Amino acid sequence: MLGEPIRDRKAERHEGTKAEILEAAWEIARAAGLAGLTLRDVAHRVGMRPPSLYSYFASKEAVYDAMFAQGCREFLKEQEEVGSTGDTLADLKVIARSFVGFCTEDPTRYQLLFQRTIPGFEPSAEAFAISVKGLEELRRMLAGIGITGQESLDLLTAVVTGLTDQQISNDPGGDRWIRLLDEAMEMYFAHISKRMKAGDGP
Amino acid sequence: MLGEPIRDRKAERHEGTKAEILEAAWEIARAAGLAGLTLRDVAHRVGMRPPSLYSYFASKEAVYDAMFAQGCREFLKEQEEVGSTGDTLADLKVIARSFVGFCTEDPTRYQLLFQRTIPGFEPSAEAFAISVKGLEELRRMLAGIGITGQESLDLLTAVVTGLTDQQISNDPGGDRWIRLLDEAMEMYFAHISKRMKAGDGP
DNA sequence: CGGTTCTCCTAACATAATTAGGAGACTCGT
DNA sequence: ACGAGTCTCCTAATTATGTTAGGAGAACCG
Repeated sequence: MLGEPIRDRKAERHEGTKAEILEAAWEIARAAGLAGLTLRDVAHRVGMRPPSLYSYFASKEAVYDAMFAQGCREFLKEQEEVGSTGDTLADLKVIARSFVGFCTEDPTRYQLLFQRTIPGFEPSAEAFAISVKGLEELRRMLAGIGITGQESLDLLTAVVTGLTDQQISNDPGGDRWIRLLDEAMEMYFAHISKRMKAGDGP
Repeated sequence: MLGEPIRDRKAERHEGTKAEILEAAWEIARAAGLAGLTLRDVAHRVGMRPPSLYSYFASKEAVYDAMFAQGCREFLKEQEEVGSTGDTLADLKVIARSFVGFCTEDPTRYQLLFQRTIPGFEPSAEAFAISVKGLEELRRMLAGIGITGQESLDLLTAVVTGLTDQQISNDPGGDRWIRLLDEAMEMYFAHISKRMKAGDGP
């Protein structure tokens, strides 16, 4: 007589516990390294025994996959918050700084999203789609400031991820490489400007 | 009455078996991924049971360490084979191409030497020393063609490893990024040339 | 030939992922 | 309030892997 319930309390609780497990997994991965994550530790942190986690995630890989998807969503959100001034070089610096900032603020997340180092982990099609969406947004933004063409984009990708990678690998928490970011963007901008001019020539 | 034997056949055989195990480990790592290496598989390939490997290596980490040291020696050798013409830009391209070639010809070795992705692996002091020697040689070569200064070297490192990383991660076996190497070196060279000129000014 | 060393083995243990199956708590319609 | 169904979490057991302990047999050496 009361009709359909508005909320599914059971499902809500289930999702809540899932989120709790995911958060615990992040904490442990940040402390023990992405590959050092164990279900035993995750279970202990949320007050369960390891097999109980299987009610929430089908496997350890599914936990990685959920972390991957969550990281991708955060990346997408970060991209959407970057504005644009119309000055190509200035915008380029802002975009690059946003990317590097996102990566260095959580190296574990960076490792999961952009380095493929977990033994057999391949993101599920669903999670991968979110990832592609984030990169597409980035590409769109760069196109918006005049940076198009596969080669130009590839070169930019290499420079920015190169700086990021060196920073995280060899000076975590420091700024030895990221302080070169503006300079690197000036170098890159000068280069593609020259190339576009040459392309316009006879 | 016969004096000291010239050769220690036992030690030679022991070293030979060690080398054989190491080679088997490389093959398995290349096929199953660096993290997918198991002593079980290594033992099986050399016709032993897993515990027998412990007569040759103290642990799985020791196997990784020996692989690391071997890779570093190969790197050092590669560095020593690079010549110099006196033309800074041309030499820069040769050095960079040599480095990227070394990395892409064996991505597993690259992962072990330049990306730190094995759970708890830290190279031993002895292996690390070989690694430092190789990087020192590289630095010396770059100094020889006029590239000095921490920031210039760091920027170059970022650009070259960035291209290498993208190549290996996103287009293994292809040339999507490494074909941009000469262009990237021109970009970098133009940049540091300009900077040095500016530094000379008022 | 006898003792030493070397090589490899089996047995056993710890940790970790995973599966099977069950006990108790919660939910919902009646 | 009660009973069926579901949900949550548990214990027990299996498998894979790294590792240690200890021993049997072959190789070597005087």
